[in-house]
Amino acid sequence: MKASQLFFPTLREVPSEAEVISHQLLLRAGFIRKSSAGVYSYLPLGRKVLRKIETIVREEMDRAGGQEVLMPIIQPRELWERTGRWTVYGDEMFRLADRHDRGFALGPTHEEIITTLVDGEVHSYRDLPLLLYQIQNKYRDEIRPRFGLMRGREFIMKDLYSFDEDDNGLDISYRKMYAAYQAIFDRMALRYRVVEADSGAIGGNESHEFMVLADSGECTILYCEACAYAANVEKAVFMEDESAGDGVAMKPLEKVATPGLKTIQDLVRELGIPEKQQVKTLMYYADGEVVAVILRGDRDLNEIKLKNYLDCSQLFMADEHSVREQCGAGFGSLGPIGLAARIFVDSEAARLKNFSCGANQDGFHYINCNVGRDFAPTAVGDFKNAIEGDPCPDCGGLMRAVRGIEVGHVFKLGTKYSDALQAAFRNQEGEERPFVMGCYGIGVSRTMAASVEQNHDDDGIIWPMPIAPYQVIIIPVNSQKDDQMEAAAEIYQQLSNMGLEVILDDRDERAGVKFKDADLIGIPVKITIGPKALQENQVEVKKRWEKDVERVGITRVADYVRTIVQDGLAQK
RNA sequence: CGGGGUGUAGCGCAGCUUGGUAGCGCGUCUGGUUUGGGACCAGAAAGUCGCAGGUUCGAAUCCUGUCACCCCGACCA
Repeated sequence: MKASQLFFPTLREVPSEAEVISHQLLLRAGFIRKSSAGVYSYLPLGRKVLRKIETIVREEMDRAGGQEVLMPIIQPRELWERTGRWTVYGDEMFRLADRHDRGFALGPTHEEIITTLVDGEVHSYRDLPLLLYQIQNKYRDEIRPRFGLMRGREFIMKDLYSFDEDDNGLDISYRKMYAAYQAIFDRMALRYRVVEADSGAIGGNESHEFMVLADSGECTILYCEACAYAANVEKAVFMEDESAGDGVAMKPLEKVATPGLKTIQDLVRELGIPEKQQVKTLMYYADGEVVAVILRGDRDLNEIKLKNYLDCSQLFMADEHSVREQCGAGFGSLGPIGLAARIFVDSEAARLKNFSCGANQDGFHYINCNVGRDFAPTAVGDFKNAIEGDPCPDCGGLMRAVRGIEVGHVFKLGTKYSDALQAAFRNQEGEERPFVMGCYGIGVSRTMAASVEQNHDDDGIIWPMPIAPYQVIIIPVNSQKDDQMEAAAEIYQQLSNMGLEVILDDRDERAGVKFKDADLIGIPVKITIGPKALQENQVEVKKRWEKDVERVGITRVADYVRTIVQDGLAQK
């Protein structure tokens, strides 16, 4: 491709709307342009990268036994009502009506469609397992689209669905997909980590996320330094000290005046009570009911864990006004004693002896409070976030926290959708059984952004060879010198004949402009053709990820560059 | 949705407090000189100042409404 013909509008300055590096660079390098919030056009270079990612995904899905299909984006309301998700999915679903006022959704995911499709055509265990996938736009009306391609409202996703006879079959399909995902992200040279995950709105039990490690990631991951444990903070647990508080004598409950003291830190400072000897009381609305959650003073609530425990669909913090109505005191003076609401106590807080808490009266706290003696919890469970430094639940080793971008997610769905949609087959005994399903997603467009987050420097993007839009760029330093242009054209022809993807920067620009653009768009190998080296029948070869420039004889440069490209494609 | 912020030429911004002929840098176009890390000189084009009302002799500037976009929180590939 000649650069003079290639549509890649680069920007010298950073568009003010872009905050994270991948967004800035993809805009500046001319890979994407925004249409509206969270909705983008992909320009030629961006499209090429997407295709490369899609190709790797396809190859691995096919290798794992998947078959590609393409399902509708426009999906009928009726189907979503049968699984209850027309309401459950809420405002996040784009909805529309046709001229007859029939309801439709723009597909945010495809469980309903695929389950119905398979149910219609597959009736026997002999046809299982069946693994179907597609690569297609998904639509989610995110509350807040942000970070360019990282959280869009329209994005490209690969979604595969597995249909098996039983749990055993699902385990096999799940393991296949898990391995295929590792192969995919390995091939794209991403630094990632697989973590245990909460399954969220999609449903099901076992679930893992594939997290690309990057500071700009929206997820927090906890992993053990000593063993293989790693989990999304939403799901992460730690080894608690089961014997904490054992043998400590309970002291008499005492109410103390604490005028103006509202926070945990206030009590630490003014009364010298350590954080870990206090509890915090949080009031939440769970599907309309007010509930109280008790945590140790140094812990934060994990809303996902609470939501799962309560099995509710809506969970949000109560406002101060209704808290006051319920408890007789405002934030900062709440406590479990005398509360009418159901009280859920975190396991760690439940083991505390003689802790302090609010007295449900402004300006007063209790000290020497004890669970059981002073109030009866509705239930004790794990409702807290694990944090860096907590002991690993598997081995007790130290856990670390890092940020990650979720690029893949695998779920065991079980029979959630096949039950709801009555999708079933006949087993060997002639009995009707619901399909046992799994679903497996990869954010294709997000993966492109994640790769940039991990692979860039001050000058621009550094594409890994397997997903680079072009592998080589040839820069004649002076486009008006015939000898340079002829040498460039010759090398271009040789490399193209070898099947490499090459840009020839034939533009009548100064060398500096060409170098800057080449670095910005991140082409892995750069061949510079300048007067000095050319006199000695040499050209310069530079790898985007290295500092040094090599001189190579003009007759062997094509073979030399081919080796670099092949090495880049081969390495994991 | 709550909180914060921004809308002025393709991009980045100034002007707004204190109303009076719309500016700067980059980019674009023309001509010339240049040609190894975003060149120089000369000239040119390009903006209903997000939109709609209002106040005023006069509004980018003041007031009201509205839309869009960005950032921080709850969601997820």
